[in-house]
Amino acid sequence: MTAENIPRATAKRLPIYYRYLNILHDTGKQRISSTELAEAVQVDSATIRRDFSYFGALGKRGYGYDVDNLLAFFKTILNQEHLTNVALIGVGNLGHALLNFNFHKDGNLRISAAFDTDDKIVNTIEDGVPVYPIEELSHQLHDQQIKVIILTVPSKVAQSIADEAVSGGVKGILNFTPIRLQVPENVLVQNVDLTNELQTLIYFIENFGK
Amino acid sequence: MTAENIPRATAKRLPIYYRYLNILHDTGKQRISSTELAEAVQVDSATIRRDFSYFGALGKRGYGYDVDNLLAFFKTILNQEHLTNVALIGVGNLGHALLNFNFHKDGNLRISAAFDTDDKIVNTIEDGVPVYPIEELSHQLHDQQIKVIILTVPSKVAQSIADEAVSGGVKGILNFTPIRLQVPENVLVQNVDLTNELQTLIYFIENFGK
DNA sequence: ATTATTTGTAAGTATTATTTGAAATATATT
DNA sequence: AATATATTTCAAATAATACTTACAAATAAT
Repeated sequence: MTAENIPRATAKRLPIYYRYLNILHDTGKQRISSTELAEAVQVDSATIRRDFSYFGALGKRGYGYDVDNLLAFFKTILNQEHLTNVALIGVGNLGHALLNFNFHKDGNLRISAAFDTDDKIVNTIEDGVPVYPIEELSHQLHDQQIKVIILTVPSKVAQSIADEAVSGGVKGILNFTPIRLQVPENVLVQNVDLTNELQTLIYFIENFGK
Repeated sequence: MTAENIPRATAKRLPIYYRYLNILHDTGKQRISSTELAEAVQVDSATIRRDFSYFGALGKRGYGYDVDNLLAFFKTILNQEHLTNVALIGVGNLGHALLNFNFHKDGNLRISAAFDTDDKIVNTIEDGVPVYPIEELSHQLHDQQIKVIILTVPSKVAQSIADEAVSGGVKGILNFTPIRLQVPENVLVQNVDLTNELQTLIYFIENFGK
């Protein structure tokens, strides 16, 4: 059912919808129209209807969408009924910040293991997460069945650590390093390149701002 | 010259090219072909040539692109000859990590001011950056001519602080909160939504991974 | 002079977004 | 109750955007 053939662009919007539906649910709202939703999540209402309709007819004409129904549906689609464990590799400044980041709040995610080379933190608990020595990476990922990692290591070692993670069975990498990682084609990399984001922003402001 | 009509998708790739050109320059490489570049930045070589050609004929047939020429060109395009100051609002965990983040390394960017409500850090220097009380936000942004902010505040106050920043003359916001900010149409928001990225990654792994 | 390389761009394909209107439902009116 | 009007989804058609393929033209290397 969770179609193979929904557009990439749609898939990327699903978590946004999901989050806002949770908020609606919490405020006790029963129903929502695509127009209302559009304003909140800033996606055109027609795009929303198109997106939803890839999964069948979820709404009622003249009524809108039932919040709880929709929420339950997305919960399944986005695998939110069960907890997904991810690992964080590289407990530096950014790594620490992410350990504290409350992924669990509106996604059923949690960082269940961290890895680093620093003897001062290896084999301790940092922000509630056990830190393993990097040597155990591949082995631990395999044991703990972790399929997704957050990569916050120095650029120089990014590729070699990614390689090791992949050999440990990882299928997805949230990559905070500026390196464009080379991975097998069944592994997905999502780049979060902060310098890049800022430069793009500035470029658009300089060239398209009036 | 810096065309109005280049595709959005192209503009987003410019910083990626720029960064890699810097690396090439540092290693002393004189020339580069689109094919070689393609492998490094993981963008199809034809796409690269197409992207470059929006800015004129930057390469030489049978030769490739001169690294230094190209670098100088992109430096202008991306406004990297002069330093761009940005402000960071919300010096929590993530905020601190970003203050330490070396934007300056491969972008000519720096965080020159930070804002927070916490009396313990207000009017001190954190990680080399002065922290101002949030009350001075609009006024300081205006005085320091800061056009871009990084927003790392709690969700509840995100919109109101964004409003204030906009009234202080801000034109671009790198938004780390999950809130979809409402801003005037001449203001650009770039969302960095970490929960979102992770959920999307997991969605793709679950549904498209073999 | 010949061959190999490499750009630049046109044409074709694919993906994504927008517009439009019919069908279904809800709400208001008589 | 019955009818009319407004709302809203869903799907099809269209438009816009982005990517890929292919190759002629230019240059470099031999």
